[in-house]
Formats: sequence, C-alpha cells, structure tokens
Amino acid sequence: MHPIATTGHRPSQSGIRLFESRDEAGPGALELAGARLRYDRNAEIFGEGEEAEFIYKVISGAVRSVKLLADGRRQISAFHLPGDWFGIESDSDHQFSADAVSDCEVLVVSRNAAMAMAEREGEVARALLAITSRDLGRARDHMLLLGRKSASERIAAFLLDMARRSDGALIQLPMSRYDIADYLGLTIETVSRTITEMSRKGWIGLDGSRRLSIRNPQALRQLDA
Amino acid sequence: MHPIATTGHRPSQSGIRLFESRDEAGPGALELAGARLRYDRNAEIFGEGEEAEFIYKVISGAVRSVKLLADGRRQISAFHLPGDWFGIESDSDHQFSADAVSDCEVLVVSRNAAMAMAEREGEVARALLAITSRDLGRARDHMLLLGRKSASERIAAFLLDMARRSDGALIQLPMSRYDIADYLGLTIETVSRTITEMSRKGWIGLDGSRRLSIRNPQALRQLDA
DNA sequence: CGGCGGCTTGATCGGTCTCAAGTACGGTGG
DNA sequence: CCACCGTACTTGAGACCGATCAAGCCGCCG
Repeated sequence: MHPIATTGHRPSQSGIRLFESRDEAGPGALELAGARLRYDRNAEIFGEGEEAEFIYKVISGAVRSVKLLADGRRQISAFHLPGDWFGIESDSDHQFSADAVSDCEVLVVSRNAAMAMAEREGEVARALLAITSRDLGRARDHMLLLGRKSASERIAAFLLDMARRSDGALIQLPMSRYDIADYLGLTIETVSRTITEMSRKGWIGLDGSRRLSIRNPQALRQLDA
Repeated sequence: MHPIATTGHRPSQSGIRLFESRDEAGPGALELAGARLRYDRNAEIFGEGEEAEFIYKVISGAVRSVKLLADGRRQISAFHLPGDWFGIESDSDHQFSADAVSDCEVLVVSRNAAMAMAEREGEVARALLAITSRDLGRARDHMLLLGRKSASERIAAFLLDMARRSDGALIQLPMSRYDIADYLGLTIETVSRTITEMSRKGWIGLDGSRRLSIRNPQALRQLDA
C-alpha cells in the first residue's frame, strides 16, 4: 500500500542533525561492548522473524519499529531517537522489524553478551528491565491514542511529543507524512489536512513540511487531553 | 461515557471458572514471597498514579489494564488471565490502572522484594524481563490492530486470541461487551453487530452473549491476516 | 411480576478514507 | 543558470464505515 522502498545503500547525504544526544538511562557497561553501524534512509536494520541476535541503540538519526500486514498496511509502533534502545525481545526471533527513518548511526550489541552481562550485573539487568517497561508504558499510551482519539488529538499528541523529545522550540521532523500517518493510524491526507489546519489557526508555524514550531502549546495540550 | 462503577465488595458469586491455570514462564521464587488477595468484579486493584508498591499475578478470574481520558473515554490495553503477571512498572508510580473484570484472585508480591530478588538471582531478573518484553510484543500487535484493522478483523483477532488462551473449544468470555469494545477501540454496538453477523454466517456459535465456540476458524483467520 | 443491567437492533450522522488532481521542492543533467 | 523530473506533500469531492441516537429485548434477581 505504501510504496516504501527498502532499498539501502545510497551514499548518505549528511544534512542537518537534530535530536543528537539525550541519553536515556541505560546499561552503561553495554555500550562498551557494542559496535557502530551506519544505515541509509529506509534501510532495514532487522526484519520481523529474523533471529534477534543483537540489541540496538540509536546514536544519530531516527529509527522506526514496524509491523506489517500481508496486504501492505503498516503500523509504526514507535520512533526511536538518539539515546533510545530498541530491538530488545523476549523471544529468540524479532517480532517486528526496524528500519532507518533517516540516514542514521546505531550502536549494536550482541544479545547474548547483553544477557550474560545482565546475569552477572544487577545494574545491567535493572536497566534492561527499565528500558523495556518504559517502552511498554509508552506502548499503552499509544494504544489509548490509536483506540480512542480523533485525528486532531492524535496530531496534537504527536507534535507535543516531538517537541518534548527535541531540544529547542524548532522541531525538525525526520520522518515523512507516510511515517506519521502509519504511526498515528491515519492516512497521509488526514495528517496533511490536520497539520495545515493547525497552522491556519496559528497553533503551529510551518517552514516547509519537515520543520515546524509550536506557537500555541495550550491549544494543543487541550486536545491531548 | 461508560458508567462502570468501581464499586467493589459485593459478595462474590462463585460461578463457572474457565481459564484456570496455564502458567506463563515466571519467576518461581517470587510466588513464594506473595500473598493472595480476592477482588470483586469491577473492583480496582490499583489506580493510575498510585505508587507501584506491588506486582501481581492472576490466580483465577480476569483483570484488565486500563487507561482513561478525562472525558471518560477508556482504552483497555490488555486482559490478564490466570497465570499472567501484571503491574510491573519502570516508574515508581503506576502509569495505568488495573481492575477486576470478574471476581478474581491475585497473587501480590512486594515490588521491592521482587527487585531485590532480581538483583541477587539472574533467574528472576531474566523472568521479569521476559514477561515485560513479551507484554511489549503483545502491545505492538495490539497497536497494529487498533491502528490499521477493520471492525470485523478486530473481532476475529479477539475471538481467536480468546480461543487460544482458553482450553477447549468452548469460550467463556469473562468480560462485557463494554470491555471488548474498549479493548478493540470500537463501540458496544459495533461489537454486538459484528459478533451477531459472524454467528449468522455460521462462523461462530453463540450460547447467550458470554459463551461461544468457533465453528469456522479458517474464515476468522482469513480476517486476522 | 417488576426493574434493571447488559445486549441487540434500527436509522441516521459524520469523521476519516478513498480517489483524483494539482503544487512545491530537491536533485540532475543540459 | 535553467529545464526537467520524481518524490513528497497538499487540496478537493464524494463514498463509506463505524459512531451516535434511539428503541426494544433478554435474563436475572429482587
């Protein structure tokens, strides 16, 4: 349905980089055991059903966790920004796929090494549990959004979240309208219309489609409920 | 919107008990440290914002994890059946509330005790991580359902899941149409209509509103996609 | 028998999707 | 520098699925 090419390996154009470095609480020791990898925009980092050999942390750029239906319908369950861990699974196989929203750099740690380390060091075990249960909490918030909120409420929540996660008043969206739509359970047309309407009302300022600022947070928060 | 009384403490009527005992992989040691508690139907087990003092495991009956919006809109993020753990949080406070779908019995374990035990025993730490990351996987599946599936697809997925989690061909639903609607992001009318329609097509058999059997799993699986 | 909660059924409404153009922008090659 | 192109995005008109509003029914318990 959404013709997102999983082509990879275009030469990475190095552009503006927002979302650079806020670390989430993480197992510091793990990072020493990791390797850095680069992925081009839309490149797949791992696929649903593949063996969960590694766990990952975003260094720069953005990553999306994705579930697909056979007919192409897509749901993005989370966007991962620099400092976020992703790909931690209970199962031996990945239950969803992850790919690069923009050109990005990730830290890759062997799952076995991580688990062995968790076994020995309570600190690492606690950090992994904290990351996972925080993600679960976010997932539950997102379910409320997907199950019960209107289009404008979804967009408001999304924009406020992106504002919170970025630093500074200016938000640079790393993802396309397709990605936003598939994250919020809407169509690109509805996303576009709603954002345009918010801009028309003066609640947000637009500078092109990927760059915006929040002018009236109160109005948005009212919708976020 | 949904006038669900959080009244508790009616004398528990002891009825038929399905979903009795399939344990999920769990930290065996933890259970020794727990106490049993009974809750009446619709009683609150813990509320959003309360301190996360305990973690819980369903012994009998069913429990729902709930998020509420100020105006009363409700999203049930999960149903917990016997053997399932719930209430494990990264934060010090609960980010959602949990209440009894039916009269039920739960095992209650001090969070501090559990965390201390996890610190000492890798086995317990691993089990807690496994439970949480499995829940996260289920949450992501559910997001796909909430974001991208039609009403009949949602109902089909729900019924197949309930069939899988119960033993035997007969499904005894512990929850009301309100609960199902708030779990699937639909209204009770749509839930009712869709179930009636499936019964009319002969895909399922109905015996009252809470008891049903799957007659044509293939038809349902086709919708589950 | 009466009442009430939970469920079903019907009629209509409306928000979002779908289908269809049209526009803006970034990159590429002349 | 500009013409061209493709991709991403916006905008419009109309259709449709599920929500809403409104009865009515069923089963259980008093």
